[in-house]
Amino acid sequence: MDVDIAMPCRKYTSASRCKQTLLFTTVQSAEIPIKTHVLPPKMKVRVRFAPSPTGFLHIGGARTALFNWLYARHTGGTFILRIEDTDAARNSLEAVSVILDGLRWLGLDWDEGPVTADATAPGKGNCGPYFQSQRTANYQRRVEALLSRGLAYQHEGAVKFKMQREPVLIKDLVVGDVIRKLTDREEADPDFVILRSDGQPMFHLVNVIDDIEMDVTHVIRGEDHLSNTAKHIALFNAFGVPPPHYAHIPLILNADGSKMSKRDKGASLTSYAADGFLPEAVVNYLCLLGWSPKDNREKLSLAETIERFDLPQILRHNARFDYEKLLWLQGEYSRSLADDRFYELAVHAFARAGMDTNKFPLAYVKAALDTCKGKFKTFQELPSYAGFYFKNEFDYNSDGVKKDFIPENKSRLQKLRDAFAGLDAFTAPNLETALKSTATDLGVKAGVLVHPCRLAATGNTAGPSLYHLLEVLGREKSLARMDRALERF
RNA sequence: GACCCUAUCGUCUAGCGGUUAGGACACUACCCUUUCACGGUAGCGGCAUGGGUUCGAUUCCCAUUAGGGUCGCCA
Repeated sequence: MDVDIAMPCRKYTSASRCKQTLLFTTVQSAEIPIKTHVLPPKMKVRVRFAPSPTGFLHIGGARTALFNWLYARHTGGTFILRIEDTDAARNSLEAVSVILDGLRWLGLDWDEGPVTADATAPGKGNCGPYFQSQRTANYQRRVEALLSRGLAYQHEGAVKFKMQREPVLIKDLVVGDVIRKLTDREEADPDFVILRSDGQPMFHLVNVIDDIEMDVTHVIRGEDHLSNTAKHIALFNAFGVPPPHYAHIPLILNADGSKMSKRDKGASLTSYAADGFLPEAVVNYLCLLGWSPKDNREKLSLAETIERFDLPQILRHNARFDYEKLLWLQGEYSRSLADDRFYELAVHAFARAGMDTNKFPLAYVKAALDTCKGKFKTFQELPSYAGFYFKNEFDYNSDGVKKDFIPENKSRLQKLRDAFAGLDAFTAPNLETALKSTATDLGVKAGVLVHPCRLAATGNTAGPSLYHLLEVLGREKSLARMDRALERF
């Protein structure tokens, strides 16, 4: 790509699906902003998610990716993934994999970008490479052009960009018009480093150059970049390229309103997969943070969200992460899971907890899992909820022991055991009938027998339907467990 | 310190000058029920504060306060 610095390689298509108004430039006067309106050419939407491989995908970053993806899908545009690995010291294959795996888990497929975590491997798309570490020649050439035009200068071995001192007008699709003045520190020295003394280009520079060369039309990113946008616009001006449209989305905060940093629980996207959340629940929840379909609907399919999603509906204020509401959505999606996927995720959850369900007949595993479906939220809960199906030795819930394994219940449980033992078929309806008639004979309510029996069979005070779980366990195991429990009285 | 953004129930939000301020999560009752969960019914609970503008402000403007962001040879 041998492109003159003042001639960006934008390839506008006539098929535009975005209805943008006006582009903008900088404020020329410190007192009165002068907008220079430039009608943008019709263009197909091109957005990008440009994470830095830190070994961590922040939940906020995941939402930024999601909003970019949704906008691309809504407009029929292109979603680009670009890895901003200019900080060589922190790069690693693993760190890039965390990003790729995270996006794949969420289902956010990219139209252009890396195929693997290897920076030197070919990617897909016509604007590659999509790793900044592989694009250094471009940056070098652009810096030299700035240097030769007097828009940048050498300083202590580094190269600094001559930043304008006048306020910059940022027209933001979410926030509105923002006039960014210099801070007092910037007043003292408004210029900023674009090339380090070791020759490595810096974020502001590479971010802008790649957005130019990848024909990015809309920059949708976290509000933490809003103040930086003045620098980016100045850089676009220096390169003679109209800046893209900007949409700065609000940040995600902790439940207490504090900033969510890497150390905070739930800050890493990876943790949600590890905690047994469904990606569709996480995606749905993330959509609801800072965006609203405005019709009181909460649970939305991805297709519906794509259709309704647009930039103007994005809220301007930060949102706190509400774990409980995520859990609720998780429950909603868990309950409507297709059987095959449910089994697969459940077996995986048991495996993670060190329980090998493959040692049991498939029909038994499925029958066991069927009694659990819709009764728990995250798959991480499953091993403790239903582990009794796959192990014979377990402790009894101590509160349950105090409440149910009491002397007067011993003979009752014994009687129930005998009634169960006399059943022709060990089925849920028969078990229920036997339990209820035993209760009637003893002159007690069904619950008096249910609770000790459940504790005996599962070790827990709550769980799947008692009659159904006994049927799944079968006569032999069920009676053995009741016998074992009778020893505890 | 400077600059920028923001402000409706505890939380996520609807609202875009006149509403009994709506919904969801959470919470509290009650119903359903073998436990739990689900489902159903009801309830609790909000426009940060002070000035304007207006016949009338949750809504528009300003200030205050509070929260967040930025001002790196990090991204």
